[in-house]
Parts: sequence; C-alpha cells; structure tokens
Amino acid sequence: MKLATWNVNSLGVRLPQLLDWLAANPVDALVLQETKLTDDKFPTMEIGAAGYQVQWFGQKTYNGVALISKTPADLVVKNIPGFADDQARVIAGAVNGVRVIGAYFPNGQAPDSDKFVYKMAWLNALRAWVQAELQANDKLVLMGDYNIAPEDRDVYDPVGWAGQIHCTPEERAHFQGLLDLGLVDAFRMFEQAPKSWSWWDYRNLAFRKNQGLRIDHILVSKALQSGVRSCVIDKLPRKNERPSDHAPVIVEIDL
DNA sequence: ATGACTCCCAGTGGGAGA
Repeated sequence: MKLATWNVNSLGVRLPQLLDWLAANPVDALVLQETKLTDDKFPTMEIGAAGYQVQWFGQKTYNGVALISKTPADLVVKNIPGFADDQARVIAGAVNGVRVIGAYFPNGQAPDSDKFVYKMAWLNALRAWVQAELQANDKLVLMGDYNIAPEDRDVYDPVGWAGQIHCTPEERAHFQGLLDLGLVDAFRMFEQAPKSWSWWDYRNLAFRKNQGLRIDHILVSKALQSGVRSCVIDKLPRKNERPSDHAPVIVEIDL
C-alpha cells in the first residue's frame, strides 16, 4: 500500500498538478492540505474521473483538507472530535483496514502570538484523540503538514531558526509526544540524504539554494512499522511552473 | 534587511503562510 501527503497551497490553482501527480504516482491514498476551497467548489468530478474516491472538508480562503483513495474511505471524521474549531484541518478515514488521518497542523505564526496558543491547544487535543484512535486501530497513519521541524537536521539553518516558529521546544515536545504514543517517523526509518526538506520558501530562490525545512511527516503505528518499505520526499512537483511551496511525501507499506 | 514570493479577497492594498 502506498500513501502520501501533500500541502498543495490552493487546490484551485494546483488541480492540474495534482492530476498529473496522481497519474505518475498512483498511490492508494493521498491526503491534501491547504485546499483553500469551500466544499461546494471542491473538484470531485475531476478527481473521480481520475479513478479516485474523495472525501473533503474545507472553508473559504484558508486551510481545507481532503482524503483521496482508490477504494472508498469509511468511518470518515472531520476535525478533532470534541475540539471546537472553526478551521478545517483534519480528515480521517479507514482505507484498506488502515486508519488514515490527514492533518494540517496550525502554523502558529510566532511563539508569543495567540496563534501559538491555539497551536498548543490543537496539539493537545490531537494527541488525546490519536491516543484513543490507536487504542481502537492498531494500523494507523498520521500524516500531513505538521508545521514542526522535529530536529535541527530538519532545518537548513538551525542556528538562525533556533526558537523560531516550527522549531520551538514546545512544538518539538509535541512531536515527541506523538512518537511516545507509539508512532514512528517513517522518513527516519531509512538512510536519507542530508538536507532533505519538504518545504522551501517561495522567496529568495530558496528551492534553488535548497534552503528548506522538513515539516511534512508520515507517522506510522507500531503495528505497521515492520511493513514500511520506503519513505521518500518527491521534489519533482516543486520544480513545476507555479509549484506549491511543499513537496509530497510518500510511504510504501506491506500490510 | 522590518525584504524577497504566492495565494486569497479584495478592489488599485493587506493578511497569512512558514
């Protein structure tokens, strides 16, 4: 089974790239973040015509998530149960017996901001919910745009970014908290090239200079860990015309 | 270097992203 996550930064703009990518990478499930579309504008027909099922949950201008799969997802959940939130950030579904959770974690903006307070509250709620989900589903994948660079080796300039948003001890403790639930960072199960990033700023020729962060992650449960065959970041779409600032991350798992 | 780019909604600029 192949699963992937991609922050498309506006599905309205990126739909042609998404369809091209799916044709080249026929994954079993793909979660999207930052669709930035209200539900009535979601391109269900185009994705259906590509041979995929889709569940979606969006809003105007910001956020928005989707779960695309070859077989229909069931037991679909939108946002974190019990956590009141007017931002569309989470979509989950069962695909081929695997609990797939796609999430667009809050950015947090700055460590002293109200948005950081919201990020911490959201992360607390996520952890509690994922813990419960793991008790009900051994086979679980939590993937998406975490907006957290877990370690210094996930940052092109760890000194400059020290203590900045994505790199604060509080955010990193939350990432570790998810690992402590019994999840494993699939990307770090394998030898990877140094300076592997999943996001590059649009500004300052950051992609060309390979100045980025690894903030898009795929965490798998212990029951899936031994079946994980590979985990890669696909940089190709970042080379497109009008690319998303994020690259897809793909995991292959033998069930 | 308080920047840079892109997207959105707006509406001839500004917020947010990361």
